[in-house]
Amino acid sequence: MPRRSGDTKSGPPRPTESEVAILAVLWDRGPSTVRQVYEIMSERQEIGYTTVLKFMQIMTEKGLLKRDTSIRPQVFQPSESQAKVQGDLVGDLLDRVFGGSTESLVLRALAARRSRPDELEAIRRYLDRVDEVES
Amino acid sequence: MPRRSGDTKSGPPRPTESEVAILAVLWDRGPSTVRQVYEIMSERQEIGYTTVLKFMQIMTEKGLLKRDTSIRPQVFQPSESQAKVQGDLVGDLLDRVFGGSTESLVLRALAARRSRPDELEAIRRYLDRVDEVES
DNA sequence: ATGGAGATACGAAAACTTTCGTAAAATCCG
DNA sequence: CGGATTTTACGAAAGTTTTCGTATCTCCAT
Repeated sequence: MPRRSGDTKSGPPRPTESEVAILAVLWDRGPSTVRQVYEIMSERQEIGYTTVLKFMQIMTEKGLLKRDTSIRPQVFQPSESQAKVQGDLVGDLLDRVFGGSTESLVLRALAARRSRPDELEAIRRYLDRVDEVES
Repeated sequence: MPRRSGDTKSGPPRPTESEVAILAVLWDRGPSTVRQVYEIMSERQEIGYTTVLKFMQIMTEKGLLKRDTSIRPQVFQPSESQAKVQGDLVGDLLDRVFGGSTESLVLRALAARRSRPDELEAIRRYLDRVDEVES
């Protein structure tokens, strides 16, 4: 029985690394054709058009993307929200790499890059909101 | 040209998912023999002893682990610190999934799991320290 | 209508990861 | 010592992901 690690819950499977790269483009651009995704991706990495196409076809089969086949170059879009996918992936990292400790993950993230003061401020405000809700 | 994604900088490559699982055991237990790692891992998942052994051999080749061959069951340990590996992995996720925005990663992480008040407090204190350093 | 350009489907090779069987080497113990 | 047990090395199969060639289909410009 083949089994992925984060594969208990229902819904589409966790996207692979390449699949995430495609989702990132769609999150950025909104619904797009294969060619549009290809144009963006080929700026950053050498990749063939049919490779991108194949990925998007596989992702559609897996339920990661939806497509509108009624129009001519077909238009693809993510079937789950960016927030959902980001949450799944960060939750996965949390469990596998940080032993479930949100604190250590957040501290590492803050240490990994220098954040702007306004970002830090936004995080503070979020912490305050969490406190209110929990109290 | 075969190429991993996070493969610009030097040092050992980014560990695969199974390799991370082994690192997690070593982080938890400290330097260990194959059998010790196997005992822990087989509690959580069905896996063969030689499978664990093979992983640890591959990881040693890749530079992810060091081993002491002078003693009899050989003892393995991570060659890089937990903090380093965690930082690399969270930085990788940050770039690939959050467009480099630490803020959105942190907010998603906080939303993904309910944290205890003392964890939130620790994060606040960290934010304060960052502010001091930057001012 | 038709020929060519772009779009789509399909299959399979290549690359990478995971798994373990088998056998050789080392160690232990009676 | 000598057999049993554990450890280590090795190779390869199985599973998964990535890559692209080739063939077919669709559309539109002439």
